[in-house]
Parts: sequence; C-alpha cells; structure tokens
Amino acid sequence: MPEATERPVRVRYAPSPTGDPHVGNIRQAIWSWLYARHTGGQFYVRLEDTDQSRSVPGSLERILESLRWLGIDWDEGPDIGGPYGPYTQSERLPLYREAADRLLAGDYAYRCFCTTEELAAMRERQKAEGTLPGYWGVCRDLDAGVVAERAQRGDPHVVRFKMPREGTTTFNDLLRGDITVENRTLDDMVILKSDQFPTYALAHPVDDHAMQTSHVTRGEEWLPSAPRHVRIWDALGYPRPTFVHMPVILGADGGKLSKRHGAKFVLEYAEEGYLPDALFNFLTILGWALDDHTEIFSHERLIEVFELNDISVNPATFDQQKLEWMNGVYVREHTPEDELAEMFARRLERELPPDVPRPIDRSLVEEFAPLIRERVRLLSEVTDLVDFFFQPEVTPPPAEIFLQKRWKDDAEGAASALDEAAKALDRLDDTGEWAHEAIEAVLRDLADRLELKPGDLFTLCRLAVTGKRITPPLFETMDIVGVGPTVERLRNAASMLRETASAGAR
RNA sequence: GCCCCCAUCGUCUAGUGGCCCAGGACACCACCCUUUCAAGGUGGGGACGGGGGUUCAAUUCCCCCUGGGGGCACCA
Repeated sequence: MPEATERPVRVRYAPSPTGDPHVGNIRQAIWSWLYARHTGGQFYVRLEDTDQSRSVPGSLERILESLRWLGIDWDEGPDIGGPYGPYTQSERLPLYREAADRLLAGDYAYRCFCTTEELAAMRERQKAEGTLPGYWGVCRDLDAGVVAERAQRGDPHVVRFKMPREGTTTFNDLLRGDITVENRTLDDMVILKSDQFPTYALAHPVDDHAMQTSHVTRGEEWLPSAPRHVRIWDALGYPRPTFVHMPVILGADGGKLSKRHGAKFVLEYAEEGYLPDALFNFLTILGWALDDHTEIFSHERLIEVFELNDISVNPATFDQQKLEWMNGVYVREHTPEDELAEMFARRLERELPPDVPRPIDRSLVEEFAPLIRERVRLLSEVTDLVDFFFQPEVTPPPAEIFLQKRWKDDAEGAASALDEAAKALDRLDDTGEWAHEAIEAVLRDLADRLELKPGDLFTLCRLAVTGKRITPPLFETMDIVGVGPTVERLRNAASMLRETASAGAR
C-alpha cells in the first residue's frame, strides 16, 4: 500500500518478444494491472528485446492480443507510445550506454576481455571443485593502462558491474520483507554485452527509473539476482522502487510452469473454448484470496478489492479441473444471453461441417442457447451437442444402440413405438399446438398407452431425432427441430430398425 | 555443489496466540431430483511435514531438520 507521501503507482508488464505469453507469465500482468487500476495508477507495457538472437518475429502482436483478449488495457506501450517512450528497449540503446559509461567513470564497473571459452572453462572448474560459481576473474583488477590500450585497439569486451566483496546486501520485497545476502556470493555480472546491448541487469534499472516505475513486479525467479540489481540501482543513484516478486506457478508435474511443464499459451485457451473472464478470474485467485469464501469476481469487484499484499508467497499448482469448472460457471451464470449466443455462433460457424450453409442461422442458435448453456463447460463442446439442429437429415445410430435395456432383442417393438410416436406427434401438429409442453404431454400419454416406462420411449425418440445419446432436453429439442423433421426422423429410425432386424434374421 | 524463497485437506486457499478436535472451493464418494447429459440439493472421507523451544495457551512466534520450488549465461 503506498502511503500518501509515496509516488503514484506505475507498474508495467515487461515481456520479451520470445513468443506467445503463457498463463504463468500473464498472471503477473493481471495482478499488476489490477493493482494499477485499484490505486488509480498507470499500467504500461515495455518490450524487453535486448537479446536479438532470441527474438521471435510477431511476438509483440501476439502479446498485445493476449492482453486484449483478457480485457487488460494499457496506458502506454510500444504500440501507442506515451510520455516515457520509446517503450521498446532496442530503441533506447544510448540510454544504457550512457549509464554504463557513468558506472565505468565512477569505478562501479570495469571492462572485461575474457572470452566465452575462458568463461566456460572457469565455470567448469568451479563446478568440479565445488567452489562458488560466478565471475571472479582477473579483469576486475586489470591495469588501467592495459585496459585503455585494449579498448583503443578494439578488443571485444563486455562491461561488468563491480560488486562489493565484503559485507552484506539487504533489500526489501513487498511480500517477504527484508532479504539479506552475503556480498561474497555476488559475482560481477555483465551489464553491457559486447554487441553494445545492455543485459537485463542494466536495462531494468535504467528503464524502471526513467519510466517512474513504482513497483517492480516480476517473477520469483528474479529473487536470487535482486541483490545485485539493487546494487546497480544504488550505484546509478536511483532511489529503489518497491520490489514485488510474484510466486511462480507450478505445472501438474511439480515444476515451474513453462512449455516443458504443461504451460499453455493464453490464446490457446481461447482456442479451446475458455472465456476470457473465466481465465482472468481463475488466474487471479490462483495464489490470491480475498476471504475464506469468495471465488467468483467481476473485473470491477477485483479492481475494488485487489491488494498485492494478499498474494500468497508459495508457488501454486495450476489446477486444470478447477479452471474448467469455473469456465462452466461463467458460461451458465455470468455471460449475457446474447453474448453467449454470439460465442456459440462463432464457434459453430467454424466447426460445423461444410455442407451446412453459411452464414448459419442465428435465430436458431438463440433458440437453443438457453438449453445448452448449463451443460457446456467449454465452448468447444458446443458443436458436438447441437450439430443435428443444422442438418436436414440425421443418420440414426446403429441398431444396437437403440436395442438396449427394455428393447433388447425387440427391434420390432422399438420400431413400432417410434412409429406410434411419429403418428401421435403428427396428429398433434394438426391441432396447432406444436410446443414442448404439448409434445411432452403427448409422448407421456403414449408411453402410458403402450405401457412403457416414459424413459424407455424417450430414449428411442432422442436417438432417432438427434442421432445421439447425450442431447439437450428432448421436448424442447423437438420443438426447435420442428414437426416435419421430427416425424420424419422417427420414421426413418423405425424403418432402419426393421431392416436391420430382417437382415439379421436372414 | 553453492545461494535464495516457501511449507494448512490430492489441488487452490481462509486462518496473524485462545473464537480451530481448523472454514470454503475444485476434485472424489453416497444419496436426492430426473426423459439422456448436465445443472442443482443433501451428506461423507480428507490437512496444520518432524523435532526442539517461547508462552498459562500454539496452525499462528523463534531455531534445527526434512520436503518442495527457484537461481547460479555476453537469456530475460
């Protein structure tokens, strides 16, 4: 919680353009955004593209698209600019160079000419000997004249920060309190690479200071290097920001959620039929809680109550089943009817077989939407549940599906029951009462007359009319399918059963 | 190997010294409702990792152990 005397809240999402953001990563963006909105501060996006070799073209667009899909907006960013721009690190190179020069001049940093081979050998030796890993090389104490000469000659080199060798370093993490480490464990990390690009260790303080970031929110994997970062902030003369190291998310296998450990891209969830609000809600409460009972939150409510302090520090396991449950809650309780129909329609438009004419019938979708919303957890389940509404004819399932329980070995009985149903419904139509209540009455009456358990008759009808065992409620379904197709499908199924029976008899 | 962080049901969590023989949610099981499938309802099993302290009193505070996670690049 910022006190009145503190700076206004400015937080950021600072991804690298190395591909699509996945859920582990995006939760940090959600929490940061929530905090900015909660405090009335700003949220901005900054692209950390200082490693040219790892850059994946198109990443930025995918990143922004992921944010947009989740309903996260930004006040400043690479696409829209802002008062502290540019928001792409590769466009800010002179700033880093200048900072590095300043550190060099103040004897806070030095040029290092060690080659990658030498460094690799050093690491190997440390590993073999079990000594403290890190750069404890000779360049730190190189003679000033030699350095000047080699630099002059154009020898490739990097700039390293000179960490203190004695004493301790303490910094504060909002969620964990003070953390202190021995300086002898801090090695001299590279801040400017030989290609003149900065490393994160330099770009981060330079930008977060220049962009007035109040809270440095980042993943817990940065915790071990935070003491070194803090030293650089201090050397640069920048007041330290508030550090918030957010816990990592664990995959089902117990490892940090990443592509190797089952992480999925945000947009993959869209593809698989998750609703953005459901994913947003789920991710927010994964590792954060308001109280002992609230699980479902609107964005507005979250903005109202979200506090960084309530984030729990232990890593949470991503629970796919709970996400699915929550998506179901959103489908049936937290999405307006028309929006839901729109989502169903978009899905069907894509997934229905090509012989179904496009655009698909929207009013039809609106009719059955209320029937299926409580039996759909993921949008991807929709097509399989309702495709028969769009097909002029339905192929009945094989006879053995019909001939179960009451109908075992009684194809003729089943066929005649279907014919009776067709007849009764056809008659119902003549009276002009084609509505689900009337359909139900007629079929219940028929079951009674045939001395059948209602369920035994309904099951036959369901299979005949929809071609499936699992369907929306039967009478409403028949109502929507219409009397013509309904009667026809019942008769088709009946004759199919008789044909199969006689074929089997022969 | 070294450094850092963490530790309540299978999972996510509530709990900040007595309200807790620990509450909620997902998942699981049973029953109810029922035209299938869902949804819904009711009930059930299920946790404070271990050992030392501190205290009249520890899930809550301290230490050790154990366990889990993270990090040790001219990557972020």
